[in-house]
Amino acid sequence: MLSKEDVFREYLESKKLKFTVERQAILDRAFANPKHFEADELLIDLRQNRLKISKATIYRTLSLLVKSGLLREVIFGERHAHYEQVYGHEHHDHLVCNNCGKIIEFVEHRIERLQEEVCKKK
Amino acid sequence: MLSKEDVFREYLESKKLKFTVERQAILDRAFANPKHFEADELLIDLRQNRLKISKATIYRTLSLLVKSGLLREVIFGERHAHYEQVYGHEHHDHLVCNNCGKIIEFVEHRIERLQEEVCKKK
DNA sequence: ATCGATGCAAACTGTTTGCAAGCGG
DNA sequence: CCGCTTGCAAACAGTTTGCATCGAT
Repeated sequence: MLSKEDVFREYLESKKLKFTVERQAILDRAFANPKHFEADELLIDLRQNRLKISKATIYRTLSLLVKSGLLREVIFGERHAHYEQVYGHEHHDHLVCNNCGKIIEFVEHRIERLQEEVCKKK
Repeated sequence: MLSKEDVFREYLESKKLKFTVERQAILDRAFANPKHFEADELLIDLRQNRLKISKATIYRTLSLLVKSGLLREVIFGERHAHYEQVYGHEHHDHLVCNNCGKIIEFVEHRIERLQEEVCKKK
């Protein structure tokens, strides 16, 4: 199976884009922690690892990671984006607490099956 | 059964707020069209009906309508809010086309049941 | 050497807020 | 009349973009 790096490299190559140290660092940190994250949190995480990458580059790279299929953008009733890993993770749903905003992930195969069914029908 | 106006009036009264002509107009137009809408679309709709209400008032009133339970805020992978009517509408899910962004609403009772089940369990 | 990539700051979009003036109960 | 409400413009947050410079192949 292809590693995350391989997938990203292939995507970049197919678009004639470059695999830079900044892109590598962002890929690494985006997958270093299993939960959801926002662009700002990733920036802080990078700083804590002594990597100074500008916000603009983070946004540009996250967008590439989404296009390559490695990350997904999810929005939880807030106005800014959260990202979550696709690579190595099953499709799932989220439960968002109306009081504290806490997010619980769950996989319910019966719901998955019905979702597929509705999608096909429409 | 209480009308939308009654529900809104009661909510406002309970919070010692006033039922102004602006709030009435926004309530009317928010329910004049059955599909989802954004704040800007509502502004245009109001202008077309010769009602000049500022954006600030629209946002402030939409927030009250959500708190009163008449509208729900939904976000479809975009960074800005869409609103949909709760009053007189069953709980449902949305299918968003990845290509054109078109939104299809559907009610699937088996999914509703499983959603309830998961919510209780967590 | 050529193009794409980066950092910076400015631009942008949707939304919120402070304030002075207006109006509903 | 008192206090909530309004409109305006400025403030905000998250994100995007233009541009000069840098760097990978």
